[in-house]
Amino acid sequence: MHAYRTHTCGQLRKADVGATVRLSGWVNRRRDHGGLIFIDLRDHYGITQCVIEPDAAAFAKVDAARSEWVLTLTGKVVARLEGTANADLPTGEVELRIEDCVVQGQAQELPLPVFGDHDYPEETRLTYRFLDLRRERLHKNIMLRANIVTSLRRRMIAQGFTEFQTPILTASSPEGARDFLVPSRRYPGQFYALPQAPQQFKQLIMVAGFDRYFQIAPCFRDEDGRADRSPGEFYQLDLEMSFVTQDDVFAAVAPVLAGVFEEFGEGKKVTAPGAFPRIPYAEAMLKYGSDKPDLRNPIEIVDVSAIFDREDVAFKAFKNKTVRAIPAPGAGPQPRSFFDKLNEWARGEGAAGLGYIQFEEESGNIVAKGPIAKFLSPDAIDALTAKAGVKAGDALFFSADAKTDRAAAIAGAARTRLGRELGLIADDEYKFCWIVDFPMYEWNEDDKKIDFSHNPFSMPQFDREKFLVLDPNDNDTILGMKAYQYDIVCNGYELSSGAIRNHDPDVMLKAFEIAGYARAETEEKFKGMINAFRHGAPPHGGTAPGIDRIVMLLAGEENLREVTMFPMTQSAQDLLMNAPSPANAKQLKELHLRVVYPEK
RNA sequence: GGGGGCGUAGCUCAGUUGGUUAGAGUGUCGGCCUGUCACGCCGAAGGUCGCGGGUUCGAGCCCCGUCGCUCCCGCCA
Repeated sequence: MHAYRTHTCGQLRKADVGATVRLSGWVNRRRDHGGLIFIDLRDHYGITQCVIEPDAAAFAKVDAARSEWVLTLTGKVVARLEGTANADLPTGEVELRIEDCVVQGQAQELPLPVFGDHDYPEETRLTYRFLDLRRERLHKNIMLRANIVTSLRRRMIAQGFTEFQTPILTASSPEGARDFLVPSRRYPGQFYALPQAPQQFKQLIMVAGFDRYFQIAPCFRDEDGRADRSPGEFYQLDLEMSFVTQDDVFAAVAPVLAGVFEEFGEGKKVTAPGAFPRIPYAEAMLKYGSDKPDLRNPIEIVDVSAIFDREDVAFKAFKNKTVRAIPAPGAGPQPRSFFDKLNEWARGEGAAGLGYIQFEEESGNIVAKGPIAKFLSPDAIDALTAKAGVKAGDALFFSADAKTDRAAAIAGAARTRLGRELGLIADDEYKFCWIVDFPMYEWNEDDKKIDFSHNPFSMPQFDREKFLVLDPNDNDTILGMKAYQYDIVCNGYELSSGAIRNHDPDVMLKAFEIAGYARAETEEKFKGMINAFRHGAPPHGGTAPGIDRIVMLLAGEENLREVTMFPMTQSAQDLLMNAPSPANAKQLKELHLRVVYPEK
């Protein structure tokens, strides 16, 4: 007989009755009836009830066992007595009558009980991650993650993609997030950087002629965490293709994502791969106040600036501003406190407030109520209801700001909040869309200069010859320029970002020049890639869906830690492994480093 | 870097207007119990109220500072 087990804890059935078997696992639960002890033995596969009576030889050993001890139990499989079967367990019709017990590992009193589905503080969960991972929720999520990754690989390979590895120790690159640096022992004062993404490598792979690349790629960015953004590191399904247009990339990626959501979505409705709506960035910012709209939310924002600028509208606070109206279907009869609460929330978000009008029906006519209704003529009210598509019983909220992007952002946040509070968001659906036509550049107000708005390697949507002779001070043209840059968004989460790349070294140098990088500087920083582009570069493009967020959505979780095996805290510490931690003097000396602590 | 929430027994939590010896459930330990599957019954142990300072006759509670976890803003090509 095997030293540890002949079966798993999820395996035994009625057909096994009479067999002598051996199981190994953890004590999930122990029930002591004095003369009779039940042990629920748990492993990766399931739970089997084991039982022993006082006259058995192994009784003393089993009697000593406590929760989460690791035991190897040997004995005969017996059918449970009439009326004592457990329908909740797949193994519930049988039990193991213990004849021998070997204690493989004892457990101290638990700082985090494995049994039960209580919530525990994050600090405890992270410090004792190995215990938390034994629990059903995390165990299930991590297995889901593994299965999703396997499915993604299978789907990519089936589409003719090949998986390649790229370096982890590489060079720092300008723009983008803060890098993690790794000091070089052999080159004093010089540093490797961990890749923020294998961006340049995958483009080089295209130049090298491999055509369709993918990788489950670790990415490192030294940025602060959020619920949907792990601090430090995350994984992408990184992919790149040669000789493709934007449409070709969409046609390759949408079926992979829609497919994996169909496969693991437990019957939830998924947008068909060919039917992802394509929403231009500008339209998304107007209608949803966000470049990652949750399309399950039916609310659509409209611009009503012109209405508030009319002469028959006397509301001074909204004059000469961008005013966005957020319809709140059914919110008309809400109590005053509902509107006050939202107003207070908006002020907390940095808005001046959140004006509103309630619409009621009085003898067949729509009547506007609320603090600012009286400033609008009946004709202006009609214009508002027509534009926003509101009816009696609805409310309309207003976000106004001299800065259009501020007004849009507050409106977007209000849209999300109203959608939730009014229960308008269907939770049985995965709604995908493409956000396309991102601006190539944006104005950096702090530094009073033009920056790349997203990926500096994207191809501008602009005539090549005209681009090369663009006046770097022609801000109107430059800031109005779009790029072949696109995101995939699902249920309000940015799942993927990609682009058709700029493979033309002249256009690339010019693109960086517009963003304020001297030609020599760009040549130096991207020596490898520009050099490659001068030796025959194919047109290429790709994207990189975030694995962690995909798993989070499919697991129905709202935090990445729930789908990450060994996550860090929000403040980027690993409480289990105790990282980061100080380097010793020898290590520092070898690396030619000295630590200068910040002054307190 | 900034703002909000939380921090009381191993764990989950309660704790009134600042007032006697800080409680409950669960776990742990001991006793009883032969059919439970959140087993049941009896008993016991278990507290730096995150930490430091202050106000007060008196602080878990009020004030200041600080640390940790978390959510958000900044940041995230």
